[in-house]
Amino acid sequence: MKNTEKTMDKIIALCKGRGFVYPGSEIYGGLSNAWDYGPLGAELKQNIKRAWWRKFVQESPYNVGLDCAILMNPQVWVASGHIVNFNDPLIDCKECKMRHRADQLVEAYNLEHGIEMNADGLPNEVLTAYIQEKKIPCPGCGKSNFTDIRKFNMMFKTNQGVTEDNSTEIYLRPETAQGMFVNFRNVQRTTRRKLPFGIAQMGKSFRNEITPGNFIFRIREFEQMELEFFCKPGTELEWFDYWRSFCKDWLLSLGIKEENLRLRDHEKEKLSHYSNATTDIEYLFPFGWGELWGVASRTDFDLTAHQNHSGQDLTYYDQEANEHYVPYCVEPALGVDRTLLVALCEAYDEEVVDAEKNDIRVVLRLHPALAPVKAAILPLSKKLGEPAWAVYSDLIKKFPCEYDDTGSIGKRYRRQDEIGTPFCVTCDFQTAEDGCVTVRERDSMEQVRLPINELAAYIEQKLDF
RNA sequence: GCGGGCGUAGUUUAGUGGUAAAACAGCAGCUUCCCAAGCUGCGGUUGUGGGUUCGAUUCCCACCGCCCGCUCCA
Repeated sequence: MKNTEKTMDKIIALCKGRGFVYPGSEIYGGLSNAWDYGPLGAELKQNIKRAWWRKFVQESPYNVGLDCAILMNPQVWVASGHIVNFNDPLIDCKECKMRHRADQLVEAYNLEHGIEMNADGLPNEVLTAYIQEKKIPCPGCGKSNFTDIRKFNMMFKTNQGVTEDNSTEIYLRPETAQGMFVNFRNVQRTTRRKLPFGIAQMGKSFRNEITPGNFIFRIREFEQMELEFFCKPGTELEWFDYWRSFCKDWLLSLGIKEENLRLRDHEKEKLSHYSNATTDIEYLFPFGWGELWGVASRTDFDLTAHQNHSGQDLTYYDQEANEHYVPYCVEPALGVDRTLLVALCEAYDEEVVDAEKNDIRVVLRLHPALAPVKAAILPLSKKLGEPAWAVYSDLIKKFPCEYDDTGSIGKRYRRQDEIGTPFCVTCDFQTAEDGCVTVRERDSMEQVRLPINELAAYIEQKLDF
């Protein structure tokens, strides 16, 4: 009996084999951690983004959309703290090969020996000298024999300007959020929004992760769907709860099972410096629980930082209360690629058709709204090509369809099951006489006979959430 | 970046110091016609680049990539 367990290996194999995701730059031997979306993956990704945009922007009474440049004034990253905080001073133990953060080694040592000193942000030379002077031991092996400190800047750098001496070093954004903060005033003024309101954006971000991996779970070039929701100080925890459950409900509506989701609150002590509450919405991947959606209450940290650094007034004038204040912000940040991976992991299913013959049907039980192909048109015989092609030509104007007349009908059903097509439409020899086709539904395997002119509407009504 | 393992058709694997094989998938044709049919045919510069050798896919080196650990993760 074959193992029908859901594993990453199987999901990755399906992605490569059917054209959801390919290894990046494959003909040149690939590029570490780069993946390309194939024809089906591109559709799936667009469907996910469209669903999010509709739910969080177009249908939202609160939120508006934004689409910022990836390249921003470098001062943005100074103000946001990325230039400081994305530079981690890392050292390796030459004896046991463990890697540590130099500042954390020093802090741990000081704590243990009752020495008061702030190691945060110290220059590397000072840290190195201090570690050598105190012979601070490696937590792994107890010896004190480290490499020099190496800085790992998590931001991708590039240059703006064509000549070297004339060019400015700039960064690819490591998150989309800062675009919303620096445009806060523009958006508020032009949309005449009153608090509370949110600004949402999706787009690419880039982070030089030290340890990427798990297929498209952690990649260096990724796409985010972020919302910055601004509200009156003091109301932020209510809105934090509101958006947290709103986000979870959205995932459930995509067909993610409740038992595969959990909310993990960050402990008070471990919260980032800018946050007074953070919850990760985690998903149970085949490789274990992983963060999918970070929901953070960021206080007024970001707007205040930009206000201070730019010298521009980023307060909001509250007409009712007749006062100016910097709004508080709640940020639900979600990765598109991770959501796509969740959709695939959730949908992947192997159904035992005949245990004795070792016959297994692979089915991608994607929500019809997410499925890359909505319907496949399958003539029972190649002789039925003409009427079947007419049906296909009609449907393709409404939603993505495939036409397939290769191989047996059973084989064609299975091909569609594997890519998650919710409906298969067959034309048989009766079609010419009664103008009807048979629609087979992927999950229930039920068949309905329908007049051709009712077909599009029948399928379309099931493509929504 | 470190340690370990790996890299042969789209996939899973076989095999050999003398110029590669099977199954499945794919395509074309015949046949069948509602859930993996069958038959016939087609398709490969053994990850990349060097080295050793008369000759390497097989041995050696470097690089690239993948997997598993470790460090890190706004």
